[in-house]
Amino acid sequence: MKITTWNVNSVRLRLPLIEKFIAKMEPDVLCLQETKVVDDLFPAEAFANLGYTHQKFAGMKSYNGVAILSKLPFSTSGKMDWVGKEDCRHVEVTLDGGPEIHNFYIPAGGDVPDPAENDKFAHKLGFIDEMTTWSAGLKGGKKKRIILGDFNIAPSEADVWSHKQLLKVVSHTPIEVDRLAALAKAGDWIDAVRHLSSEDEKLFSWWSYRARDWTAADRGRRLDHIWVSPALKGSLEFVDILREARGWETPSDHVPVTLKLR
DNA sequence: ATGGTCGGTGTCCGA
Repeated sequence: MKITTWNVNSVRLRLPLIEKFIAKMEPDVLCLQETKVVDDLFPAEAFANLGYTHQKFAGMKSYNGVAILSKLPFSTSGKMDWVGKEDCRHVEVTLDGGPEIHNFYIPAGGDVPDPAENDKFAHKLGFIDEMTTWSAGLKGGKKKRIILGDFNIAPSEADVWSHKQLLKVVSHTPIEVDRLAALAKAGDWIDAVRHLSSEDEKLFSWWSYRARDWTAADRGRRLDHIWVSPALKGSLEFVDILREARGWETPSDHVPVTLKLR
């Protein structure tokens, strides 16, 4: 089974690129973030025509929005609100006879890495803390689970182009990195992408739009993640971060990250 | 140290 996470930054604008990606990678399950569309206007038919007939999405006007589009059937699905906000940052499905999949869009957190000064940063930390409590409640189970999405945090030095220059930049500050580590620990989550790569290999899934040439200095960060429960550790086969998608015409600033499981 | 660019149904805000 191949499962992909991709922050597409508008599902309607990006539809041709998503089709291009599907033709190339043929994922069984496609998890999108920042769809930026209400459910009534979600391009459900376009995905159904591509074979993704099993769908769960939750969107709002202008901001956020997540979707799970699957070729494999699921009979259980849902969505949860986090930190008391109905802002469409999570959907979940349980594939028939397969894993439970949770698709997250963690808040970006604004510019100032201080929760006392910046409500958006406080929201980000609160969101992760709530995920941590939730994960701790799942612990001990032998269930096959996947959590993935745009976590908006690049945890390790190998996940950023310059550890030193990003220490005070939201996405790589020690406070966020520590919270994310606490989340991983509470749920026994395994970072599948890092597990299948070497610890010090530079891996990026996002490059800012604010650069004349995103390839020039390769100033990327790994913000998009796929984590699995211990029950799936032995099933991890390979991972693909489709860097070339950042160079496609009218790209998202994120590229798709795909995991293959046996 | 600064400012740079996207997308939305927008004339700013969030990323």
